[in-house]
Amino acid sequence: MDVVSQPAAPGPRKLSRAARRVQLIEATIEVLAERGYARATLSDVAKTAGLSHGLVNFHFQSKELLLAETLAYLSDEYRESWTQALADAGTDPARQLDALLRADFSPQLFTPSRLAAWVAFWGEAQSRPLYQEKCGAKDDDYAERKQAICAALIASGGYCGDAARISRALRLVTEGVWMDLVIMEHPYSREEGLATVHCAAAAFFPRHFNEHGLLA
Amino acid sequence: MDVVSQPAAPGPRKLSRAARRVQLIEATIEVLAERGYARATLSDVAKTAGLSHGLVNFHFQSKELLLAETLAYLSDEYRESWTQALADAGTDPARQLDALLRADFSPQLFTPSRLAAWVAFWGEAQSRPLYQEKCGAKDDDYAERKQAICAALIASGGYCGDAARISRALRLVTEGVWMDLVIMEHPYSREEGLATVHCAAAAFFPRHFNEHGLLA
Amino acid sequence: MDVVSQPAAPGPRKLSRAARRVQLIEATIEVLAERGYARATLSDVAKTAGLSHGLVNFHFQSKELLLAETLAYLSDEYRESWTQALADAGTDPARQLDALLRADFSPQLFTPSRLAAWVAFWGEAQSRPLYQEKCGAKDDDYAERKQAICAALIASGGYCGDAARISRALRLVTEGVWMDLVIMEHPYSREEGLATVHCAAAAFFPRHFNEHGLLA
Amino acid sequence: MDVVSQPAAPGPRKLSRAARRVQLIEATIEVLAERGYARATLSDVAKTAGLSHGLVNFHFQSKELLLAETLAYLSDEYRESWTQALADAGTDPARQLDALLRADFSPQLFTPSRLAAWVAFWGEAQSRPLYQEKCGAKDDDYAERKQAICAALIASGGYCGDAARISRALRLVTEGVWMDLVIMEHPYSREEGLATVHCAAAAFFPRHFNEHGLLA
DNA sequence: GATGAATGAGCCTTCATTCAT
DNA sequence: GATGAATGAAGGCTCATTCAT
Repeated sequence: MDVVSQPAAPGPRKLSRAARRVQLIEATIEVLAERGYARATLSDVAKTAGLSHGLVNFHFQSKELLLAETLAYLSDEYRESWTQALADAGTDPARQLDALLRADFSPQLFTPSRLAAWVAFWGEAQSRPLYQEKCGAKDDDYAERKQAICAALIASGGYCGDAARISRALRLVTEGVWMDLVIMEHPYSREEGLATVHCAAAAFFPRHFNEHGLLA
Repeated sequence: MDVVSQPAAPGPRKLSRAARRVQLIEATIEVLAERGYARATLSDVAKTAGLSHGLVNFHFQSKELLLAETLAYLSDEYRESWTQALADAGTDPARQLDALLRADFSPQLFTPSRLAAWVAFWGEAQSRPLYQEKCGAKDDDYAERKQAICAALIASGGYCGDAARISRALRLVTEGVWMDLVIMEHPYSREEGLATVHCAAAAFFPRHFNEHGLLA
Repeated sequence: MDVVSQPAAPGPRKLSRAARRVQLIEATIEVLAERGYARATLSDVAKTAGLSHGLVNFHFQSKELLLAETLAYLSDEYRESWTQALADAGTDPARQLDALLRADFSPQLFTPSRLAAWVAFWGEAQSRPLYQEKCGAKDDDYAERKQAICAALIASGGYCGDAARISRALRLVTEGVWMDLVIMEHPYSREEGLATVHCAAAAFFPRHFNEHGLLA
Repeated sequence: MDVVSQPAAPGPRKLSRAARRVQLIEATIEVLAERGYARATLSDVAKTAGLSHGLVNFHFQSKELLLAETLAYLSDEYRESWTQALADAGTDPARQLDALLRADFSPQLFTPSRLAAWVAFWGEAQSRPLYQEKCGAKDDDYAERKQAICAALIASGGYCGDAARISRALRLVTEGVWMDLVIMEHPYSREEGLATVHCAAAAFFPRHFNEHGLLA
């Protein structure tokens, strides 16, 4: 993907079908970030990808489809990220929660373009059922998993509180940080964003987190 | 305003300049909610308002301006809401914070159309400096005021923690609830949303809040 | 007419029908000069006249009619000018010709706005039969009269040449000067324009004209 | 160009960029002649060219630009015409002047559509600085060159008179003939127009011209 | 596969005209 | 008479989509 993420480079004359699609999707993410959803055009995408105008409709049947697959791409990427983070986190609920929280700020996902693209899709999702599936609370699996981890932490850690609400609140803080960083004129840093999330985690689970992260 | 907010009713043949503008702005909010930012057209607005589409450009100079003024209208309305809520809340920081949190769920603001319109603007704000002013963390005054209240509560309540981060986290939970309710296929209720916010407040300020709200 | 030619002054509450019409026509001339035919709007006319938008269609039934009457107004004014000049010129053909030539540069007609309005109508006349009558060689009477005077001068002055062509050439030089002064970025002066016309007259009738005008 | 100047013929499915532009410009000239500047629309141009109206904005970015390039096209064509005529005329000033005068009536330039298009632009030039450059006395080079030739003829031919004024008068007679033929209801012929110009030339330079043209 | 010219639907905008006050 | 809000037709422009090369 490193290769295809260099948008202006025309790339080899013939690229595999899959690689071309990724190249166009990455370009779409850039365009969504730069121009917003409403003003993104296929010409922009083609220009950003360094490809011809007609090629977009060749690989994707329509603009609608290109955007849907771009969202699916982001969604898959996101799922892979937290799935992998969980897999690496062992069985301790606190570690698992920390892994989830940190995954949302991992360098691969947490790029200006990707954040902006997510926010662009959120803005449109309300009136497009097709997007809601992928956007709505990002995805149900994630929400369920996060809630289960919170429930385990509550049970094992001697906390009280509603796991669903706590889990939701933590998710919303993270999503809100993403949006802040995209929308604000003078945004705070990624680190401050992560600290804000940990600050919330520390409030819910003070014996396991402080604002710097997981306690040893 | 109740009268003019009935979109389909053409109303009297001639209305005062201000009333027509409000009528058109309310129609714009409806359209943004129904169709999203990218697909909202002036014809939609005119049809929703029960007026001719030429009138939109008569009262506002362009679509761009209509949208900008719609956002300003929402922004003013929001500011008035929390300003008034604070004014009614007395001097106790906990009461003030509760007033702010509840104001975000007040019946006047917390309507499906308004929430959806806000989310639509958030999605576009990233690429439109004009919108950022009004959207970015909704407005700086609000953020500062909320932070000051949190700081006062921390100081007077014997809490420790970073007022800026706590204040921000509470704001993001509220904004996130708004977005959830707009985007989700099967959203939770307004009450559950408010409970989620109070749940977060209770985590930060357990001696003053529980998930049902302010402690007596 | 001095009064009504102050466009921005709203004027008395009620003006005679005729005076209002003249006021609007004068405003139309201004607008044609400033914006050109293609971009002249009734709003411009109303604003320039300091009157309300709807009044224009009250006094004239349509834009088309307003423009037609504006051209008629200019045309009548022009005819009056040369008719009067001829009446004052006596019976000598050379004096009569000089009077005609000078009439085209008389202060009342030769104003930037009027020249520009004429040129604007010329540009449109080709595709509007309605205008051709008034525009085409300004008017046939004039052309015939001028030609007759040239013929008389040729006969009495011992010249040879085709009176129709000479007369036409003199008319075209004058019209051309008008257009030059309207179109050129750095136009020459009215005096230079008149001298050019006299220069042409001197070429055709060297014993009666030089470039300063009629010889004593 | 002969092929593309048949407006109604769609021609080959794909044409070179330059050829399509010329085709559209030729169509624009037709439309200006038929409908006048104020009523010329892009749809008219597209229909006349037998192409879709979207194509106009594809090759030219806007109507404004299409018109500007049409004027530039006419202007270049005109310049080429007189430049070539001069190049073929040798070094004799009288021959050169005759070449210039005749070039304005050459079959390629002197078509009803082209004359009408020129007059349409003249009418609008006053309020459009962009057009003035190309329209104002058609172009400065031409005016200077014509004046120099007149000056040479005066000096070598034993005439007296102001070269600038004589040159200008000759130019204005020609331009005026063009306008007469466009505007008049019952216009005279091309030959009569040329004779009028020669009549003027004969008046200024009687030993070199008569109304039939250059003396042997 | 790839290109870019060509198409046409849809939208924003302007503006002449109407009409209630 | 006078005003200015309201209407709706018409035109310029954008852009997703198609298709010949």
